[in-house]
Amino acid sequence: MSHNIEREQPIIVWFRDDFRLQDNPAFDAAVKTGQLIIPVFTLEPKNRWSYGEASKLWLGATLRQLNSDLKVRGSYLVCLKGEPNTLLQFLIEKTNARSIYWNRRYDPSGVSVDKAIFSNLKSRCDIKSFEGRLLSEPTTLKSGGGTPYKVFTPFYKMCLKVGFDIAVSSPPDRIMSPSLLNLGDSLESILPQPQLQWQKVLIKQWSIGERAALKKLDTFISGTLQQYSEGRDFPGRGHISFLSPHLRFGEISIRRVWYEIQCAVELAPQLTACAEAWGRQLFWRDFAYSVLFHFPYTSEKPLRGESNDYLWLDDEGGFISWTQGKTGFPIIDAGMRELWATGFMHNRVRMLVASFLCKHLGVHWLKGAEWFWNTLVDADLASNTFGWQWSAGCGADAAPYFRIFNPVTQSKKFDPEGVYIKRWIPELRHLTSKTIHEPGNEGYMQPIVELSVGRSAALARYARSKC
DNA sequence: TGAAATGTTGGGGCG
DNA sequence: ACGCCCCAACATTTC
Repeated sequence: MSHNIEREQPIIVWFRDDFRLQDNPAFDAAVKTGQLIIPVFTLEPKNRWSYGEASKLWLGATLRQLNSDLKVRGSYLVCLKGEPNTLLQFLIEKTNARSIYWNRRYDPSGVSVDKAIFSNLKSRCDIKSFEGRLLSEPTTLKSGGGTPYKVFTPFYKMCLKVGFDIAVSSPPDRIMSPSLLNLGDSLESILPQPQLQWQKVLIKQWSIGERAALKKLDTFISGTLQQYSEGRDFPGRGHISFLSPHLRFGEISIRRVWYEIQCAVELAPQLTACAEAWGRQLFWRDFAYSVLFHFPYTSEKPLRGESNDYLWLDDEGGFISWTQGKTGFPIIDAGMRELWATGFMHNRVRMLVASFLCKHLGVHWLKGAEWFWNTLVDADLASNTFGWQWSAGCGADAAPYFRIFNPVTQSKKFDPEGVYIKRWIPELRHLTSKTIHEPGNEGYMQPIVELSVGRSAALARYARSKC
């Protein structure tokens, strides 16, 4: 029967940071054809921004979950290590596949790999790419002048004006795949289970995978969302979604997130303000992707070229203290310890520690970006690059002045009772909310820099770089 | 999605 | 009762 012959030409669905079976355009499209499906993951060779250490832990866990979600539906995940170009070619030959479906990616290395594969294999098979990662589409969205956006608000407004499809799909009960292929490597061999103590401690704090992500979204929207506008800037309160790692690995679709917000607001109009505030944050992620896609050099160099000659210091000792959460500034140290212990840091505190490293210590933003890259479970090249350049003052939507956060002032403002500080710095738990924000408390390490000295030195370097 | 300097105001202490 | 000073609490300006 011709039907069988068609089914013997399966579709490869290549999963790349979209590790979900629901609201996954490439996977949905493949299912819809009725053909056999070969779900594939490739661990690509190390490059400048391949998965960081903490991300790798999450990656292993989410792939195990995806594989088990596939297995209960009669399928399985083929895991391969190496050059995807070679691996996909090998798979095509072995399986007689005639199609490859994937969701687009937008980072410089991913884009160039995908381009090469497309031109290499397009004559031999049908390659289809889908939009599954963002709310907006960087390849088409341009400002009025036809140039990519560099300022958030007009970008945001245009996104809302253009709009986007919200297709909500649920995964099929059965996924038809070729009988077990015995191709590739075992997941355990390419991404082993956590061995080291810090890995175990870190990963134990998270529920990983698509089901956990959907549940977390539900819990947030039906509970914490109503406190978001008020509470989002207070790291001690936890009035945030904690969805970032799930979004980074595509365990949940951003469009599903958007859809659920709209539903919630329809049912409970009093949530409108909070929903808008949170939705706006989601578009910062889109904006970061747009900037990285249109200015791929920004993962290494400032978006704004005039900052190239800024004089960074080589304060290795200061950098080490910063990474260890031993700067002597409670709010900074609390943030860095949260990061080390959990692979996460509240966004307000990310801004503070980044400003402190780049401004008060004068350390290059790339050093900070690399540290975050290896320690954050939500490390995402677009957001990480964007955030660090924003903090360093050389990125998109930078302030018209040289912004230097005062860690003590900010601490008093956003952690008034010292709840966050006490959570991560047990040594300071006996202090009152009056004194806890200050450096130099008895029994705590001396500050590694005098704020006013670091500040004026940063301003002086800034002034010199401008003339 | 600042901070610090500067300006303004208003209440309380006090002669 | 009044003016004067001090200073905290805001508000505005500048970088």
